[in-house]
Amino acid sequence: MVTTDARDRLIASAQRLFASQGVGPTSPRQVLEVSGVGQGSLYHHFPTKHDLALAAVGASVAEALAVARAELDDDSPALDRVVAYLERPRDALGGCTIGRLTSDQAVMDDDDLRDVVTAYFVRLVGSVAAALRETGLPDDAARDLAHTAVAVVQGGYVLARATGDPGAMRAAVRGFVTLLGRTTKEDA
Amino acid sequence: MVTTDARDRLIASAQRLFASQGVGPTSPRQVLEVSGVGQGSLYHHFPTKHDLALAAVGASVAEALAVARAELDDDSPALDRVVAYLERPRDALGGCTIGRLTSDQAVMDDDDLRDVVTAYFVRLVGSVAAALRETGLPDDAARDLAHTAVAVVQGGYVLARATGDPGAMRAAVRGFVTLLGRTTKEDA
DNA sequence: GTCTATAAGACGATAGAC
DNA sequence: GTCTATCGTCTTATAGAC
Repeated sequence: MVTTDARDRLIASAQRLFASQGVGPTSPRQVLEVSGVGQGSLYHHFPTKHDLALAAVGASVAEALAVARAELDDDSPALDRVVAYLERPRDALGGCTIGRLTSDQAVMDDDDLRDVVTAYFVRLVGSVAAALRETGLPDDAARDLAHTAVAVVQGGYVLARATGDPGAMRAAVRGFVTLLGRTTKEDA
Repeated sequence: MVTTDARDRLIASAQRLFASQGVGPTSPRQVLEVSGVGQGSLYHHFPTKHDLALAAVGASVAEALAVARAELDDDSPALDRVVAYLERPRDALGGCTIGRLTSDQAVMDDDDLRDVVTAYFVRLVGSVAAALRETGLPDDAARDLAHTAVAVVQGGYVLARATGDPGAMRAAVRGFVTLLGRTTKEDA
């Protein structure tokens, strides 16, 4: 691409605003102010706020899933990949770009947006579960533990934001990884 | 109290609306419609939305903390109390009344409201950590694991809401409790 | 495709009668 | 203490010139 056109700038601006203040509280007006495009251009590319939100949330989900899969699907030992996913440095005080959408009423009330969020978490948990099965865990246990791993990260964001302390997320992950390491060692 | 006066009805209505759609998206207008009081009465008791939010959020936090402490501070074995906290039946699809406030911009931008949310989680994690120390865990490990336990519950809410499946939260808790039980057994 | 101008209604908050 | 009426601003969205 040779130019960053109005459409791309609108999506990028919406993604940033959604990440920092949520979808509901973000007005189309703010998006066009930040992006620098005119009023009419926004409504030319995205007739309603729904259309803009779908494009921006879809882009954010695709990016987040690509990052997670790069960690979870490579060729290092399976447990190492899960631990790498858990311990990846995160903007704990900013919250999860996708996870925060689950308490954004504007998202949950919109069938299309909610489906995008659902797909993200179903795939994320699926990737973690696949890695855990490689370690020799039975299917049921791998599935449960994959839910736990993703929940620890999401809950870590909540704790960090609530207390204003990024260390709260690291503590939650540390507690889980320690338990995980112990169990795996005794199985070996 | 012999009567349920306007003030109490306003707080109760605000609590219900905040729980279902968040603080930011709830308008004072909605609160007075649901509560049945008049426009002027609301602004007589609560001059600004901030005042109403502080009263309602404060009440919700006090209730939630009382419930958690009833489980975590009784006289049964310490690990049983932590497991009881983890496994308590929850409205998984509704989300945590308090946890959801951490991604509510109207709350996080208000120093007083944010402090109330902070205090809730600091005390909750503190109560879980105290119970875990009773099991003989060193202070550091107890603190980390308390963060993990609370994160599993909060993340469980996120997963359940995201996937539309209350079973997602139960899976996350089950995975964690299984690890916890194993570790404790081998320590005994 | 992009712009300015503006519509119709909800927002938080206030005024002033009762 | 409670009411109705209203203010000024912001919202999502549309109209119509260029």
